[in-house]
Amino acid sequence: MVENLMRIPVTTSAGVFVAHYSAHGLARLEFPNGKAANEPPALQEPVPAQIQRWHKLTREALNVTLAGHTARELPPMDTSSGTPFQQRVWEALLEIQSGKTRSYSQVAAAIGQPKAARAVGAACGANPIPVLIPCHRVLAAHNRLGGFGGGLDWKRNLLAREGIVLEA
DNA sequence: TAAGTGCGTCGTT
DNA sequence: AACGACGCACTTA
Repeated sequence: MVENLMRIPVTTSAGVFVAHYSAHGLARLEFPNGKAANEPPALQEPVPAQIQRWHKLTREALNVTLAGHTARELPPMDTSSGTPFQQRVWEALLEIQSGKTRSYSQVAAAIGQPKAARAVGAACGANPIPVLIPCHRVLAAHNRLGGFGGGLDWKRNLLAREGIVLEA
């Protein structure tokens, strides 16, 4: 299913993300590169109308989420890169509302495998569409931060934007 | 509180 | 067989 991915920048209040689209939808979202400017997506190529529509949804959903609110509509997401288990986890993550959190073990229980907390953590780490698939809302037990592929600073930042404060 | 050890558990490589 | 964005039960400062 790995088709040509089209890369398009998304300007947000948190920097410029880069969205990757496959023929089935948003397939990947990269955090702002930090590196000086932004990635140089080939804007020369004409962007198919369908992808333009998806991208508009991505941009809006991303900005709304980053503002600490729940997006009304998400772009279609192509999660075919994941294993069946990972896809089940990502699906469960979509049910965590903005401003709420769950522990890795709670997510594990939610997919019917209460002992798979650690595997859930690995699946979160493999999440190709952070922010929109809110892996940042998954914490370790006792409201501890846990890990984050994009760096813990991002996790703290995203949680703060949703008004979530972690007790020391 | 904080930090460290050990072990059970489970999906992925 | 080895390795983790885990969790729990411990010790030890």
